[in-house]
Amino acid sequence: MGKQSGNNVGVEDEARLGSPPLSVELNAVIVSVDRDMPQVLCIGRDRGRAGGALPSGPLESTKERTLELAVRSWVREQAGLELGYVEQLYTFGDRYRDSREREAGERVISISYLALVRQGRLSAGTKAQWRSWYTFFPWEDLRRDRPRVIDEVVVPRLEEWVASASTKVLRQSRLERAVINFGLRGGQWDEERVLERYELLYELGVIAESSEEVRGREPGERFGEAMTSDNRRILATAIGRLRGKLKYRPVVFELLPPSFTLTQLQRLVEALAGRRLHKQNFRRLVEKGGLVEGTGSYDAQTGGRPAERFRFRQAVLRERPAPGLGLPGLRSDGNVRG
Amino acid sequence: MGKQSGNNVGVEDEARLGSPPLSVELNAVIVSVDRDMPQVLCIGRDRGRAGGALPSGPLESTKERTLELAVRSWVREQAGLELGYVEQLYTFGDRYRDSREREAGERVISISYLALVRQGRLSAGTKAQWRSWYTFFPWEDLRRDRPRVIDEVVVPRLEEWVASASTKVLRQSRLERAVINFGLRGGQWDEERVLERYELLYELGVIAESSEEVRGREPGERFGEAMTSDNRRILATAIGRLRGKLKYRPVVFELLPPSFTLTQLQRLVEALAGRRLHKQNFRRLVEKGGLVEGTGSYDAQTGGRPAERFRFRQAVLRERPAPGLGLPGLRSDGNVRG
DNA sequence: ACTGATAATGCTCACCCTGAGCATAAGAGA
DNA sequence: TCTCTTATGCTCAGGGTGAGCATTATCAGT
Repeated sequence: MGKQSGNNVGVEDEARLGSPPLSVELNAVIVSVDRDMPQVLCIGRDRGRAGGALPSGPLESTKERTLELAVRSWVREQAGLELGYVEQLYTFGDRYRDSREREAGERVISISYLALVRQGRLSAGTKAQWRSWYTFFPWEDLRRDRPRVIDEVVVPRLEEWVASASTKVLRQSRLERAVINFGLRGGQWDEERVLERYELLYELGVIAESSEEVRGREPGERFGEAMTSDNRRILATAIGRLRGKLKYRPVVFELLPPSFTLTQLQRLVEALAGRRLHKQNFRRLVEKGGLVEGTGSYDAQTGGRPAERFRFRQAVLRERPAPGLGLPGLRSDGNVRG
Repeated sequence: MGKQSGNNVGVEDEARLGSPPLSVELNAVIVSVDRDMPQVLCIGRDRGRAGGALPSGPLESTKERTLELAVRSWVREQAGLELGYVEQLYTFGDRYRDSREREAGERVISISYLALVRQGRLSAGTKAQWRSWYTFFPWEDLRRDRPRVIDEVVVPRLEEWVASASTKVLRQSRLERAVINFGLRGGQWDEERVLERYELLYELGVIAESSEEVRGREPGERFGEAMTSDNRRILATAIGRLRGKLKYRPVVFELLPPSFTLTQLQRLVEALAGRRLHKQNFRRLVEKGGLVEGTGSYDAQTGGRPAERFRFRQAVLRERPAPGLGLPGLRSDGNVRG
């Protein structure tokens, strides 16, 4: 883990060949949950203060047949983790996204993956460690109180930013972004808009793009820790994607043991979504939705009435088109003549 | 359009350098709709019988700042098209997905984009042409009658495949796939599962992976036309993605003129989704959903009562988290104490 | 054993959305 | 005017959702 070179040709060679140096790497946002906190596997490149980096590996074209297998393979080898759910997240290829481009003129393309793992045991000797994703995005955790930074810093700054627009049209569009992303003026908070919020905060100038850039600037605990190059952006993308996915695919179960109580399930979903849910309705949703079935055994360690243990109901995949946590949609109609 | 070389170093050079030859290209599924048919921009590499190929271009690391801008740029230059909506689709990088790997040992990674364009005029001199996407996926168009090939060929083959499973477990899992993807045994037809259906048909041996592979084999009109390398798979991915997106983002409007009748809108959605919708309910959905607003002008060319022209209502973006065509979801609750 | 505290689980109710279909309106053409 | 065709209006039943009250089952003390 932490190996940074992809399949690249040296700068000198490229210069001679005439085509610009290009390097392709794979990286992964590996998510787990521990004690109600969503954890992301990070490698502390500089073990000191400097924030985290996502694990990344070269694209070994000589080995695995598919990119996903390649990801599974190097994560297994380097961290001793057997990934559960894996999906391709996005391919990042903006110019200068990686400091190596400025330094060595080498453009780096990263094909990023999102992966879920149940257990968090890392093989000994790895420099990798689990970190709560809210370390990097404190404003995304609305489970307890609404994080102070939102109302104390972000909202005032947003208002200021909106008001300072030079034209009416610009002001309107800024207001729109503020409303959509941070729920200003009674707007909804859409927990999926992690990346958009991150980008807006960056535009506001309250956070830095990368930890390389932080040097000396006020990073401020309130705005969370920075990450290497554009890794924080990648993480934001992953969080948003996962939060969205929860709603239409039963991916949460990849993070739970085979049997669990409904409260455990709920706490997990809440941890990922960053907000609380109505308990009785959540129960109804997953039970009536056919997502889980009782096992008949009970967990007495609840502090109250014992809770039944449930298991994921595989059969749901065969019954509903998009099982996750409810959704109507574009329904068909048999009425061919309109 | 049709340029196939990405940023690669020659085979000889690579061999010397020791790292395997790798080429990165961008390609795009460019969608438009014409006379109730979703159209995809194709380039007929061999202008003869051999099926289509998606437009692709090299990743010019020297030019545009982002990958998306690069896509817009080469499409503009080479086909004279100004893309509207553009999103990254997926990065395809399986080994041997491209014939160039077998031939020249050069692994090709394709970063694919999905793009929508309103008008279909191509600049003169392009070898590109618009082709209905149902040319390649005839079984995906359920708007009129259910395509015969499904009940006459696919379903029997599926039944056979399920029955011929060697173990009970295998049979069960095959049945599950058949039910989920092709609606066997009264299962639902989920229009988003385009890729899964394509892959299942491939496993059944009724379609070939690429047009290179077709040579001599029975291609069969019923199973549609093949495409170059894995381009048909890329197209399948795009169709599925777009069909899904319709439901939660107002992307359809990218394909319509500024004002349109509700019937035009509905025909368009039906064309993309591959199935018919209930007219009155569709109207209710888009009107009550705040997606459109009347303009007060009317279109008398309907063959019946004139239809009011509507326009897309931008403001909806600010009101609903995921405007598209309806969707509840994971709702919050204020009740912090559960 | 009784008491509170703490959770889990059960159940109700109003409201909205959705699927389906009947009914009416407004043009075109015979 | 009659008929055909498409647009638009409206109703109704059923299910899903948001909210909250009520009951049950354990535990820690007394």
